[in-house]
Amino acid sequence: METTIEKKYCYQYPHPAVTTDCVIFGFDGTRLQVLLIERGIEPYVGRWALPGGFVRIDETTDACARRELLEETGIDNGFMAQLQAFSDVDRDPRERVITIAYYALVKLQQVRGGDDAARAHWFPLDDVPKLAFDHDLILRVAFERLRRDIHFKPIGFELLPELFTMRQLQQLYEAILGVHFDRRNFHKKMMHLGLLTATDETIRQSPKRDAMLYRFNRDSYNELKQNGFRLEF
Amino acid sequence: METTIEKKYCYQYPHPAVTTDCVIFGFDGTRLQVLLIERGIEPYVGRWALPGGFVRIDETTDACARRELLEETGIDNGFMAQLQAFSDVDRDPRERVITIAYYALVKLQQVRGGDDAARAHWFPLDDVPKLAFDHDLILRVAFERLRRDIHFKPIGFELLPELFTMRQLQQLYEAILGVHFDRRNFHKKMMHLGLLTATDETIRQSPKRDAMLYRFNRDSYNELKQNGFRLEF
DNA sequence: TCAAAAGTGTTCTCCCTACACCCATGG
DNA sequence: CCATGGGTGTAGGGAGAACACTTTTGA
Repeated sequence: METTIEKKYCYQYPHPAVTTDCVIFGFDGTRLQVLLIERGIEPYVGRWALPGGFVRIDETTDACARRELLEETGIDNGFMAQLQAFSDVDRDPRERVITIAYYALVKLQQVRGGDDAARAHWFPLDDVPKLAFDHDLILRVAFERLRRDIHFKPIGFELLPELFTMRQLQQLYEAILGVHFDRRNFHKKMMHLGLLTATDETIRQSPKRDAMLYRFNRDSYNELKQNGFRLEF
Repeated sequence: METTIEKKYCYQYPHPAVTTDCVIFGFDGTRLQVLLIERGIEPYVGRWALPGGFVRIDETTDACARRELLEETGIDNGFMAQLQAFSDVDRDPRERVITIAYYALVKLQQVRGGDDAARAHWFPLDDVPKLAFDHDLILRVAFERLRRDIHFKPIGFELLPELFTMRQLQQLYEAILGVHFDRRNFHKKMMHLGLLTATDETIRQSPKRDAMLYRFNRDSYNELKQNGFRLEF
């Protein structure tokens, strides 16, 4: 039983295995974080890796990636987009495995521990250990993609709570783009886009003056999407 | 022999088949064109489809797509980029097939008839028949991707001959972006980027005045890539 | 009363846009 | 000599970047 594995799915030509791997980003208010899983089985046992798994024969890769996001974070309908396929012949020592990589953006406040929460851990993006397989490469591609996408879609809001301050938003953009903005110009530009609605609520982040709370306005976003807006930085 | 197909590649779990499909764009001076193949076998026999085929067990999807580009056009090292995976469960009636789609840009002058040139045909992008499988969707995604990429990379030059006129370049951009530019502003913007080198050669396109020929300057492109340039339109 | 965070306004510059003029050529 | 295509220059407007002042609050 242990040594004989039944191989009952047969094909005329060799077929690769197909997995999805998911780069899950969060934002703690200062730094971008990524969710990693400590591997419990060979290969790369004990090493950190992206959450992922084999695509079932009757599910799309999108569904597979969403299933993994749900398992690891308890989040059901968050932002998720396909990155690309990674297909190096030797990327998995067990057999030929092609992976379809995704990236997801989650609000850390909504995240609940998943099935194997003990093995899951958030790492700051600039302090990630060496990963299993080719997951270093996948993570790098995901981050570059996020940096590009943020110019076209207001996906930054997927990483913030419902209500947020202008400073939080700015720190998020600075963390993603790796630059520093003038506080006043950033405020002007954001408000000029018309994507934000100021609420009458405030919050005390520092022991100093209270900060206004803003809300993302999905309606005006849908308008903007028609015209195809671009965010210059 | 005919009815019994030997299925000798067996796995513990079901594996999908993996293919690549390639959207090959060309430019005839006026309109964008795409290369399609008339299918010779079921399913969708007689219908037009994107060039594509099964990924061999020992080649990457990139290599597979390049192999197909070479087979169909005789072009060895042209521009090619991965689009994304398409994985709908029923997208192929034979078995579960996941395809990794690519898009390529070729200079029509360099294209030679491929292995099955009789079945290959260039179609103007705005006059493409209904395609086999989900290839309509793949084609649409490829075109949207091309339209986006052209803002960041000077990939337009991959579609033009070595020497080209400013008018040709403008018509290419107009065809891709579906807009009209002012002739003089387009000229200024392009020259301002520093990507073009004016040669001392001219060409007579119309029976009127000769037009200067330009060349794409790869050196200054490499410089620009560092700073991350953006092409506004 | 002072330091630090937060809200808001002004100026300057550059780039994009709209538009006009001149040159060359063939019918 | 005129119609057409091609090369280049100029004025105006709008958006981003640089930058300063005021308000609030706790120590």
